[in-house]
Amino acid sequence: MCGRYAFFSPAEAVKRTFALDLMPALSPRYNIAPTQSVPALRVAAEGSRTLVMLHWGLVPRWAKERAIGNRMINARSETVAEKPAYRDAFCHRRCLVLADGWYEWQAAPGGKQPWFVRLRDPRPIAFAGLWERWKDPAGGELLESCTIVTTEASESIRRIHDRMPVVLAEQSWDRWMDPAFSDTAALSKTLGPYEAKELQAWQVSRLVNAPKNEGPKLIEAEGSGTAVGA
DNA sequence: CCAGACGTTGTT
DNA sequence: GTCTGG
DNA sequence: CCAGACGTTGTT
DNA sequence: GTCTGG
Repeated sequence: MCGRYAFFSPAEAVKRTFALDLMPALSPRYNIAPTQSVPALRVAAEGSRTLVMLHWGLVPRWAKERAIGNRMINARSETVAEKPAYRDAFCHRRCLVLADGWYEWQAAPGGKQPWFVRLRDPRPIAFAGLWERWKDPAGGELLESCTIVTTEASESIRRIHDRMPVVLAEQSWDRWMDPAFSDTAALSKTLGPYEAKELQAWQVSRLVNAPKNEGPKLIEAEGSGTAVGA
């Protein structure tokens, strides 16, 4: 699945990769956690790609309080078109959640062992996302939030975990953002990097477990001979 | 009809 | 154990 | 996802 | 808002 990730590529590289007109400089992040504000791409009314900051944890329109979003951090691709919490967003509000890689935790003696997963050929990536607009019925506050779509893990990642985020290949970005696209079955394997040759993973420090920790040391390889061509 | 959930993951 | 917050 | 709190009253 | 369960 995807409950924690990193996004640290420089603004220039992100701007170029995603063909953005404007790209604000963002602090490099190595420990992005649910409830935080995360960078995402949307297609504006006139068709241009826009970078926006969205609250991670989709708050449905009918929610009475924003905390509902705390458990809406992921949406299963297999059921996203039908689930009441996501159905409407799936039909009308797609987005790309920008990242460089993500963390998976594996049960291990002495506690959870974190791994970092990214492309073997390192570059910024896009997770398939949905977004929603919510107005707090108590204070009237407006909030735009998002969730990350997940799928079954590819064979080689399954040694760590059985789910992973939907990583979209460049040629799939516009396809996903088009509401006419509804082939959820295709989300698992055919829209992006999925095979072992495209992904790699390695063990990292348990420092990443605490959301308050930050910095490039969180993705440094730790342990001996633990890297897998995931 | 009204009340209550609306989600995913992992573990047992 | 379970929920909330980051 | 993991970490950390989980409660009330009264006083400062 | 909409669906499920009682």
